[in-house]
Order: sequence, then C-alpha cells, then structure tokens
Amino acid sequence: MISKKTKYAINALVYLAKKPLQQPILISEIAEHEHIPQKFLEAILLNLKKDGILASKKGKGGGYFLLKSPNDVNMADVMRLFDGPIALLPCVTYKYYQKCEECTDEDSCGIRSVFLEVRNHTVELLKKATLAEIIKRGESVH
Amino acid sequence: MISKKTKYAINALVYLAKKPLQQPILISEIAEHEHIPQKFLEAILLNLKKDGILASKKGKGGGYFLLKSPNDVNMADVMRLFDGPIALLPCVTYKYYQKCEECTDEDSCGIRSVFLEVRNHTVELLKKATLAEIIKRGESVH
DNA sequence: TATTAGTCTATTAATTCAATAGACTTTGTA
DNA sequence: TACAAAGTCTATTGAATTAATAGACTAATA
Repeated sequence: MISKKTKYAINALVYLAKKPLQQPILISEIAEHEHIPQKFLEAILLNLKKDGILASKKGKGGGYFLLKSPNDVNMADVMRLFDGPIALLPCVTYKYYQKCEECTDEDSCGIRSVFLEVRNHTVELLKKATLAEIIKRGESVH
Repeated sequence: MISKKTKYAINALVYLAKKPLQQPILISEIAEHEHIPQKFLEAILLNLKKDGILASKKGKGGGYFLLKSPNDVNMADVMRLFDGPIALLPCVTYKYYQKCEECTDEDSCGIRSVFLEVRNHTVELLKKATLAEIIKRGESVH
C-alpha cells in the first residue's frame, strides 16, 4: 500500500493538472476539495516544489501550480519521492539496494528473480502513468 | 516493500520445499540456516500451519514440513497472509476494499484505473511464482 | 503597512513492525 | 513412567515509521 502522503500528493497533482497553466491555486482550496489536512498538504506540496514538479507564488494571489508538463510527471517518480523504492525486496532496488544476509549468489536466487520481474513490470506501468494519462483515462472511461 | 515477516516466511518455505517430503525439520535448523530470530520464526511457521501450507510434528524428532505441494504454494498467497493486500490503493483491493472519500465515481477515476492495472499485473506474476517455480529458477539461472 | 499566503522547524500522537519472554502441551524414548 | 525434546500460545516491549499539529517566520501584493 502506498502511504497517505503519496496518495494525497497524487490527488493534489491531478487537481492542479486540471487547472489552467501557471494559475496559482490556494493550498486551502486543494485541501478542502481533496479532503487533505491542510498542514499536512503544505509539507507535501513543498516536497513537490523542491523536486521541481510544482512552483509557487507567495503573498496575496499566490498559491501552487504545476511547473512540469503533465506528460512529464509520472507515478513512479511521485511514489519514489514520498515512499522510497517501488521494489518489494531490497535486493532488487536500484537506489536503495541491500544484499540479503543469507544469500550466497544473487544470480541464482529464484526469489530475487521473481521479485525483480515484478518490480520491472510495475515500474514500467507506473512510468507510463503520467498526469496527462490519468486525466485522459478519467475522461474516456464511463 | 514486503515485511521481514513475509521475507522470512518465503525463505523458510523455500528451505522446506527443498527437503524430502514429510520430513520434519527443526525450527532451530531453519532459523540458523536462514538467519531468522527463532522465536519470530516460530510465530511465522504457526501461521503457515494454520493456513494449511505447513504441518508439524510435536515432541522429539518433530519439526515442520510442507503439507501442500510446492506447485500449489504461490507468493501472492504468502504475501497476503502476512502483509495483507497486494494492491497499492485500498480502492483496488478485493478483500480489503475501501472507498476513497473524495471519489465521486470510481469507474471514471484515472488514478484507480492505473493502480488497478498495476495490481492485476502484480497478482498475476506472483500467482505464477510458486515454490516449485522459485526452486526451478534457482537451478537454471547461472 | 496591513494582510495574505507560502516556508520552516519542532513536536506529538498513532500505528505498525520486529523481536522477546515465559509458561504450557505434546510426544518419543530410556 | 519420567525426562527431555520440540512445538504452542499469550502477552509484552521496544523501535521505527506514518500521520498530523502547532506556531513562528518570510515574502509579496494592494
């Protein structure tokens, strides 16, 4: 299961992606519309800003808006930002790799082989799942 | 990431699946060989027994052994037993379903659509990953 | 210059995960 | 038949992570 943080982040991003380009949206508006505790959301949006996905404007008339194109923001990146690795085992992650204590030879580990396959498929699907794709699916499916 | 409990369970199961049929193996032997805290392992094996995957024999000469065929024990079942749902969102699980508060229509939710796809692919792969398959992969890959 | 709105740091509450302790029951065998 | 081996069961504890909150600070606009 993804954390609430990630879930909130995705909801907020989709919400922003549906708004006109560069138009600052109040944190409070997002929080209310998406049922997210405002203070919690503030931290999330700040993370997304640090990562270059969002930008913000301070003061009156300020708020957050999408900096990257909806085509360039995918679920794999968002999940990694908040929850860390997508892989189910430490020995099949790229950035957070950790060897199994009891493992003598990874290349001949059947368990690793299975979970590597799962990871690769999952990452592939999540990379394709951009904000643009999510919005498109929401419109087309009925 | 799967929990250590699940990881330990898988390691123990693979270990047992490599042993002769019906031969009771000591908890202590598994614990030592797989680097698992013995008391922790006891609880895990008990769960696997309650679920009908393992059987045990008490007293001297006792221990645990595989009850189901290695072909009938898959990673999806084991993961669900210890970690719960495989899905990444509560609204795409079968047994642990929970509606999203802010969601008005699931069928038109692009987010749900993406994560449903991920879940289905993952479950499919994990169902194919039986103990027999894992052992086979461990032998063939070099 | 007052008000609005994002920024930052710290703290707390709640939950889950991992591990441990110890008493109890069953069973084989000397 | 008594002892020792080995699994069973319940409870508890400690650690880590997740979720949420509080409040002071900074920047920008009218």
